Amino acid sequence: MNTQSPAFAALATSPNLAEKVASVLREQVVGGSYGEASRLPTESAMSLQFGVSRTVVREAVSRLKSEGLLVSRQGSGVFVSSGAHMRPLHIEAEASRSEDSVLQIVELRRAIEAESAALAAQRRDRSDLNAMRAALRDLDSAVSRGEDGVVEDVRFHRTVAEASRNPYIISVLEFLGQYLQGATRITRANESRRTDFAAAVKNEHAAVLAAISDGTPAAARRAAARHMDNAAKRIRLAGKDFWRAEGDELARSIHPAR
Amino acid sequence: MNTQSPAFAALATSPNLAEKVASVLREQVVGGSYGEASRLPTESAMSLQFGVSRTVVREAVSRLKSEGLLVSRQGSGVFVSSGAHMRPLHIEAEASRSEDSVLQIVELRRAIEAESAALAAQRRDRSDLNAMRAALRDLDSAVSRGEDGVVEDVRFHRTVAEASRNPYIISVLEFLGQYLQGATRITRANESRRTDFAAAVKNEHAAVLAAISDGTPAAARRAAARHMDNAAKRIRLAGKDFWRAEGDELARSIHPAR
DNA sequence: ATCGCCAAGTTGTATGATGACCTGACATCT
DNA sequence: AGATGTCAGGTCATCATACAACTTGGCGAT
Repeated sequence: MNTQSPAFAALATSPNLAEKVASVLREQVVGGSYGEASRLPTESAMSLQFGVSRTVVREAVSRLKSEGLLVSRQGSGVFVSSGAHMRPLHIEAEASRSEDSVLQIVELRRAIEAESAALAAQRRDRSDLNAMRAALRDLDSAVSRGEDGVVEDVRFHRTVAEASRNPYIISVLEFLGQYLQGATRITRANESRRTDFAAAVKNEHAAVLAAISDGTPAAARRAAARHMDNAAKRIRLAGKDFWRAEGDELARSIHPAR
Repeated sequence: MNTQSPAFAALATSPNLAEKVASVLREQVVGGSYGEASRLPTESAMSLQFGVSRTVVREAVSRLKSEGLLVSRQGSGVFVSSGAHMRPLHIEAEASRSEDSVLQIVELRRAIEAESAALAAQRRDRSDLNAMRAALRDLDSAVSRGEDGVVEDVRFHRTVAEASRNPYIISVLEFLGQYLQGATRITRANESRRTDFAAAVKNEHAAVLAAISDGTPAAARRAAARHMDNAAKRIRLAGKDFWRAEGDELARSIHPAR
């Protein structure tokens, strides 16, 4: 089902030449066959060397360019990028499908959310606080309208991350959030039935905001960590009858009318 | 929702056509203009729509395929991948070139290292502790041999991460490590001249190991956080006369014999 | 009704051509 | 001699066309 691991697909039985060539080039580049910032053979040369058309070579090079491994300068040639050894972080989409994986991701997220909140308590300004308060207000009214409030919840956490003034924290939290959307939706849906859960979440959010507003990093860190701990508990509780039927659920949500 | 105007903006400014078309398609795909698992227009149709040749469209689609957003089936069409909304995390290589960026990454790493150490204190077994002790012992002897001990240093931190039993923490720390290699090399090189620094690092490592060995998560978290804080200070000190000449320095340190 | 097969449509690959741009060599000027 | 201008060749960027490989749906024979 999972056809999106480029490296694997190529080595085994890839249906297309471009990916094969891209793999070989990737190996050579990260393996250091060409040296940093050195020039690769011309497209025509590689076309001959690999026994494929220039079209295929160009597609392969194009992929490696978008991965940041290569840069091409018109009229000059194709060069190994200065940051060629930097590999992107990739977490399989399957991770969001199993409760264990989700809980492990929450564990990681807890660390970063806590730090983020602590930094936010030191660095926030008035507009940050306004944005956080607005997010929580919108979350409240969304809940009272009977919606799950996932969007507003995410927005609150994002405003906190932005107040940390650390772009890498923002990026990583956003990245991890991708894999928690399912879990967030589930727990928030659960909260619409369990009013005690909803109240707990509201209190936890308020505690985080209060600590950030007060400018007390240690309290903010504790509040955020507790929020994540409780989120993990809620996932465990909500998940009891979710992770089993998740396959069907997901299939229906993808192909609603078939 | 409004994928049109930002799409055009991207089309206007980017350097090459393939990347422009790729950004527009990316926006549309992640923005949900096509719906999950639905088919895109044919390459010829997009070629007309964008006013570029089919070659360019193919290069753009090829990039998005390698990013996992699209899958193409010969004879059938190009489809939105099932995990299309999962975007990889990518930090520009430039990040490892500026002191500010490195310090921000250290800030993020501090949060994760602290959590990692705390979890390790709860979950480590005998072989984990042996690996950590071996790494520190090797680090010692490397230092006494006059080497910088970067490899051993990294190995120690990796053994701690592995003892956390959380694969995502391991991955993310490894990922962030890529951007800190330069800084690590510099600070460790500095320590070969500043014996007080070397002693401090040794003490900090020992404190982390002791807390993990004792099974005291709170102490482990504090020790790891302090280690990272001090690492940031050492980077700032070592960096005073480094980040300026960094271009040459880095080039030499990567290719010592050229 | 089932099976086989074909035709249209689509992606994959190849090829040739043209434009834009860079690089190095050479000629020219100061 | 050194700086500057010019040119030719090489290289990537893009385009257009053609054909091969494959999928899909429908049509007809059984």
